[in-house]
Amino acid sequence: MASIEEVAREAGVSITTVSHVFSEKRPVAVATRRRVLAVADRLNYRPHRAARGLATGRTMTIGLHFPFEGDPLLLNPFFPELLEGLSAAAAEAGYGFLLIPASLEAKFPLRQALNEGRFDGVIIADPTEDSTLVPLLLRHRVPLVTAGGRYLGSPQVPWVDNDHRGGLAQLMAHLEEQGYKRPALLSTKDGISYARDIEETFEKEVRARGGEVTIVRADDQSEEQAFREALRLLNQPRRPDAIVAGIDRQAVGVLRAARTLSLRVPRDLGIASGGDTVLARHSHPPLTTMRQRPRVLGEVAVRLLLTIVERSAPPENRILPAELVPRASTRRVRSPRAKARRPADAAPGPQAPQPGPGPGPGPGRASPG
Amino acid sequence: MASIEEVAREAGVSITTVSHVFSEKRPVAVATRRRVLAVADRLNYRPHRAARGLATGRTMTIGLHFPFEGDPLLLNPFFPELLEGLSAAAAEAGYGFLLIPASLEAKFPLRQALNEGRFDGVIIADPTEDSTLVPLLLRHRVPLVTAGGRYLGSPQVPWVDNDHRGGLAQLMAHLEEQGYKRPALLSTKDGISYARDIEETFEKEVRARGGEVTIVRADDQSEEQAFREALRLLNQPRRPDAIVAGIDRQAVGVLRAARTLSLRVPRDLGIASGGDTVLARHSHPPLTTMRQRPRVLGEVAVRLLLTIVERSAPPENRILPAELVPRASTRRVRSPRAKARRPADAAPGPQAPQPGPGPGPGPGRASPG
DNA sequence: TTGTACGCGTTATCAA
DNA sequence: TTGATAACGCGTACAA
Repeated sequence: MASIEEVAREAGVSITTVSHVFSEKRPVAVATRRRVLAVADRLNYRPHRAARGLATGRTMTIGLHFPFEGDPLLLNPFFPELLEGLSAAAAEAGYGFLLIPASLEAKFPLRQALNEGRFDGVIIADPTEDSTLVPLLLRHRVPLVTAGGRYLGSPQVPWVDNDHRGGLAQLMAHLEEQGYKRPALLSTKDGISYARDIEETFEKEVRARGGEVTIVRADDQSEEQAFREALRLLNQPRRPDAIVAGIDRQAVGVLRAARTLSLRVPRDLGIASGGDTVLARHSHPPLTTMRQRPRVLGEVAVRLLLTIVERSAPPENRILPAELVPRASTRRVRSPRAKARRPADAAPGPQAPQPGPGPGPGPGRASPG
Repeated sequence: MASIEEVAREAGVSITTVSHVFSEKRPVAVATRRRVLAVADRLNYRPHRAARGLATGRTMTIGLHFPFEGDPLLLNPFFPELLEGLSAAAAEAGYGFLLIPASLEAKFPLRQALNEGRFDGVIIADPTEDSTLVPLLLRHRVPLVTAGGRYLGSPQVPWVDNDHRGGLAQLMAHLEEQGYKRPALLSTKDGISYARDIEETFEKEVRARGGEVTIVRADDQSEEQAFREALRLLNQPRRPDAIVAGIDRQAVGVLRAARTLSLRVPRDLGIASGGDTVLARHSHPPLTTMRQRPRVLGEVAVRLLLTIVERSAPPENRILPAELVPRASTRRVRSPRAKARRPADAAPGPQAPQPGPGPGPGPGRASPG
């Protein structure tokens, strides 16, 4: 494994120049830069993590916090993919990870870790409004980015999130197109920004169509709670003809409620949800969802955090485009383009072609705050 | 944050001595050691990760590999807890981690990472027999420990695992006690050591009781496959009166098959499984399981890996005691000790008192290989 | 636009 | 049983 010194020698420059080629902290002549990069590439050079950390005072470690553990973690299955995105981007930049356990009061000596500066920055997934970690980190001036949600307690925490509002707007248009007249929203009581986003958007979209706004909030994201709330909704005199659930696990509960009441999906009841996980793809019928891209989310979050850490860049939020994946659970109008041979709606419909495995379209930008 | 030099000065010794107090690489007089530790504690000193890495040539980073992704990851929900254990133990020792993605062929430049020595060691969860990563790591002489399973392709890979054989033996005794006469085993075709363990133990235990050995293997760990296999089993002329599933998700499928055939659980059919996750606890009725302790598993795996990395210790395997958690799905003989007020079998029975949150009993040892 | 030289905090070698 | 000192690889203040 080559060191900066070998690269400098081979390229006929000083290590300072090599350093600056990589850090971009001062201008380097184009020719010199090219030469250095060529040599570095040939020698397979990459800056040594520990050496960099020692020189800069950084630990080259990012803290990771998922504010849920055990069961709830399973209820929100986009976690593993998010983690892969985070890890890939961190590795790319020469950083490693540590987990900050969900229960801060556990044996993990968080305050000590902070005082020791054991992480250069922290990424928090799906922050809740009552998070105790966020204020603590703010107080210690630890660089911080939330991913998959915004911290509602303070506008100054930079975030990366999916465009849930745009996604739900697409979904509502789709429902209208499919002839659904009285959609209801099944949200949750968790203090997360996602719930606020979809509730506000739902209300706006329904009002825009002159409809009546029906929103119920389950205690948690479980299938059980969703089942109960859905039963209640569907037993009303003027029952909804479509239910939008926040999380696809909830939609599974709604589906069960429909079966219990002998309602046919999608004919008597349309069902859609957010979070395009295995649950949505493998249910019967498969569920229309708003796709989230946890892997991309993770990558973008790490890059944002590192620009703040390494460049002291001003906090800037990122919003990723949403994508509707229509499936059988809401498709009751025959599309002329829907050809026969596709395996029973397991694949996304023609309105949302399956994208390749790549990171997809680049993130857009939103104004801070 | 104090450095080694301050500690040395305060304690009136050289930094060399302080270093050795912490690394334990050479003997230090008891009095000296005590003094150094006292000062270090007072100054809140901890060795600096990057500095250590620079001096030793280590990266202070552990690679983590879960050989499944997306859906299968959700099917095996002990993942998050394992991760927490791994992270906690790594943090304790001053290490961070990076994920090695499940699909090695993806953009992650693994070979390069190995050549650069980007990790000091790797932990692989649930290795399959056809793993391509394990041979690659062995070739590169990267220290390696498998957790939650053994690599069947080579005996020289050290492992940490639950005592599945002991656990299943307990379970079989429990089934006998509950009057089940014809248990069947629902295993999987995955090339994992767990499947081999339970199949061999099941066979042995059934034979010891003079029974007939019935084992079926599902293609994967899904509920669907388990449902199908269970239906087939239960439609046989001499159907089993108990089904032991490898994974509790499979047991959920078996439960559904029982409902489909109007078999009462536990009366007509006993159902038990391995992996005490939320699925087992929340099903109806709750499932008897062999509890695994992913968090402890993770901690032990990291410690084992680090002794190999830091001390070049000989590989030594660790086996964690198994624990049976009897629940309603197999309890058809009234236990005189089972008092009334407990909430419908949601808690473990009296034969397996709920242990505290601590790491539990220390790991036992097994001979290598 | 580029280079020199020092420091970051620790471990390892050698000496006492 | 302990200490002095030279690496480890990089970033950067200062100099040219």
